[in-house]
Amino acid sequence: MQKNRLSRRERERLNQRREILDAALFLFSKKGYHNVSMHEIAKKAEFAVGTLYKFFKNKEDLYSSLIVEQSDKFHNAIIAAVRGSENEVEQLRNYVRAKSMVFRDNVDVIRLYFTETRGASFNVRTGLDKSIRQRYNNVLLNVLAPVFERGMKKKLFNRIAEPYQLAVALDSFCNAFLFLWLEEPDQNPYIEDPDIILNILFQGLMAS
Amino acid sequence: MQKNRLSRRERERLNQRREILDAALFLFSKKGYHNVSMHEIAKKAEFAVGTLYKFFKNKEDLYSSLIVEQSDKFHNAIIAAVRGSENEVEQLRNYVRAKSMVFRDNVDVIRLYFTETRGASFNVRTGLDKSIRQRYNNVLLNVLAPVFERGMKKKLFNRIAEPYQLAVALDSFCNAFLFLWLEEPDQNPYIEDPDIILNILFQGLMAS
DNA sequence: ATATAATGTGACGTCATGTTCATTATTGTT
DNA sequence: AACAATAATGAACATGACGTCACATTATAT
Repeated sequence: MQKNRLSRRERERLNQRREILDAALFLFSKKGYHNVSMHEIAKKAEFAVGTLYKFFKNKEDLYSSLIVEQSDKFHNAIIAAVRGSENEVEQLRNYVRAKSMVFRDNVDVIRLYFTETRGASFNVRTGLDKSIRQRYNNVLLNVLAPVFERGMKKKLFNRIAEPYQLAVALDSFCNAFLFLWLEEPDQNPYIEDPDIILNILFQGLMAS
Repeated sequence: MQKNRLSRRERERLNQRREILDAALFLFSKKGYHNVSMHEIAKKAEFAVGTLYKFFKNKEDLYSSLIVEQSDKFHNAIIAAVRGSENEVEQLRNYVRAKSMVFRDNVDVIRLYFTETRGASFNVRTGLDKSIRQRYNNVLLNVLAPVFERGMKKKLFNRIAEPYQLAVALDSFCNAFLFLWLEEPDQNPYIEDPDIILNILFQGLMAS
């Protein structure tokens, strides 16, 4: 009886795949796609170049796999966090908290991730960026927007904009604040309390 | 008496420089830095490759010049718009309007611009991205934040967050909304009325 | 112990691209 | 018109990267 369905060999291969991806992630996030060669990745992962091609069709395939894998990890963490409460206000807090943690714990990857989702990256043709953006848009549309929607139905929230727009707005300035911290950690502290961000949404600016 | 201090020769050279940059902009914004060769730029600009090197030290210098020039153009347009009114609410509206127009009229460049300011671009070492981000941060810090500051002093605005934070917030969801339009123009209309964006800030979400 | 299959290796072919520089063309001056 | 100075040209070069494949090494089965 084995722990899972995979043979020892298969598990080993999976491990190797992981090690390659780890090495690639380290290098890509530090130097960017075009400034990292397959030889460099091979060396860092302690494999021969040829071996990489046993795992990935080519450089772009390796890169795509990396990005998609990491993105899914982030998205799932955020989705799980929101699901962790029944109360809409608390769900928003969980959202902000989860996002903050993802940023804090994956600084290097986050930089890489944003290269793909913001701005035309190197691979305009491949459509990788489109694909990732679409995946994330689903998170906003199917997870975050419904929170606003339900909150409005329950009369917890005012309908100051459409739920989807609010989802976009909240997400965007989460990113903005976290970016400040990411780029200048000394001047912009890591935000522990999600309400610091949420208050901008919760309280209106205008004096009545 | 000549129109300006420049000789005919100098003006011609400046024109040629512009034509090279225009060609480069067209290609870079469509295909990204690494997928455009100097030969390609030369051909599009109707010059020989060697000529490009009379104007720019190398490919990266050409690219930097392009980005810096365009960024300054955008920043100046936005600064001028804010200065166009005395009233703080109107200044915010002008800010949003100016930003929207910049996006609308420079779709291709904007994509390129965000590649540089968001995420680790190809040239992590060169510091171009840092430099541009810093320039823009100055706009937020010295132009937009003071609007919030003054509005608070005049009791027009509630102090729901620090002026700088509000500047970041407003800017980030301007970007977010404009990006929606930029990526999926059919599903997300171009926002003519700045208040659609500003209302999120002006009215609090929470039902009291 | 031997044979066979599976896996790993890295030198090398091929190709693309940034940059140079000897040559050619253009412009300005006497 | 002749000459000098300046500018433009593009073939050639140097570099470096991707991806292959014939061979070496390791694992498995008999």
